Amino acid sequence: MTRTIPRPPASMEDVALDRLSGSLGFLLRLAQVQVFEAFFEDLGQYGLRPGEFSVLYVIHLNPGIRQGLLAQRLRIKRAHMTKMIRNFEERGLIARRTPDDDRRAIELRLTPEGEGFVSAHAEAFFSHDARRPTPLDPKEQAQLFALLQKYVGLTPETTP
Amino acid sequence: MTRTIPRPPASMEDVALDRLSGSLGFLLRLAQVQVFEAFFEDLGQYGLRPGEFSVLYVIHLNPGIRQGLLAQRLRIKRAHMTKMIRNFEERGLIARRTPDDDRRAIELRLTPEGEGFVSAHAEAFFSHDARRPTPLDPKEQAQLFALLQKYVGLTPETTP
DNA sequence: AATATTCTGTTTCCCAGTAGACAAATTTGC
DNA sequence: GCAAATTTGTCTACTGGGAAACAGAATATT
Repeated sequence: MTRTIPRPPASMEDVALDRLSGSLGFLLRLAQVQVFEAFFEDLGQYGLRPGEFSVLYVIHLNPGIRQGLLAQRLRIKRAHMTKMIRNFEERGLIARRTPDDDRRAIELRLTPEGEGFVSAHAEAFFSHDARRPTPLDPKEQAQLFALLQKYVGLTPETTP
Repeated sequence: MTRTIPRPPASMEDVALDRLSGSLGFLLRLAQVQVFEAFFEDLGQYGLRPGEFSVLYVIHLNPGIRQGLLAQRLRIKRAHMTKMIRNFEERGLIARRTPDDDRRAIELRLTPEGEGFVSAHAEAFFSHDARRPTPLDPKEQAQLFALLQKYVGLTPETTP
């Protein structure tokens, strides 16, 4: 034997990950960080945040949706949703209304300003992925989408 | 026309997402939350955290690795890594040492206790994915791994 | 009808993680 | 050899997000 003491890795490529690179959670985290960085590099200048836009967009699509249901669907905790919604309200982007038949609930709608925000940024937001060069070719990218959608239970409903 | 005012969605399945379900960032986030929850449901009882274990495991694989390189590889910010490392040190899991040839750097190694921690939890950690039933069949799961690895630039090196 | 249970959103308190400035050590350019 | 630029880790201050306890309203139980 020539050398029993391993030299510490000197560059990122030398760092051994072994079984970690087979951990789904680890891979998802790396991927998300990567996407996140690309997103800000591309759209951060407009003050656009992915979570923020998603919430407004879903309210746009589902006017009158209740806060809790929105949180459930986007997997945001209710406590956190309260803060986001308050912030949107302060910025004049959404309107809250308590329906008469259930005075616990709060129905959400976009104000005209909110609709303006969404329509102003929707195209940039949704075309971001496509604009971004990735190591995957189009076919692989489509596969990745399909697999993730299936994994999270969002397999697009065949219209009944 | 019968009704122009859409009824607000009443259950999660009714919530329209439209183009959002084609957003890579959104899908990755949903998937990560899902994996995270499954992980804690399964291993939270042992006080095991995914990020924490990953750091210790990579130090185990790369004894003497410097803090910054570790942060770079795991995409953790240096400032945050400082806190994690200090915490590990306080718990007696790692030892820090400044090499003579570069007195800025800090080399990290697991203590015997640290090695004990890693070997005690490695099997549970890495077999977690496999134990967990997912909506994907084994073939799809393998595809998902391969695509994610390629996406994040971790395509397993063919030994040269 | 009175009580208990559940549902909905909120509040308070906490922790993980980040940004940015910083000090010390090192490398580079002259 | 020395000043300037870069690297490495740390500090302070801040933000996003979560857990748990809470209050008011609705529903179930009796």
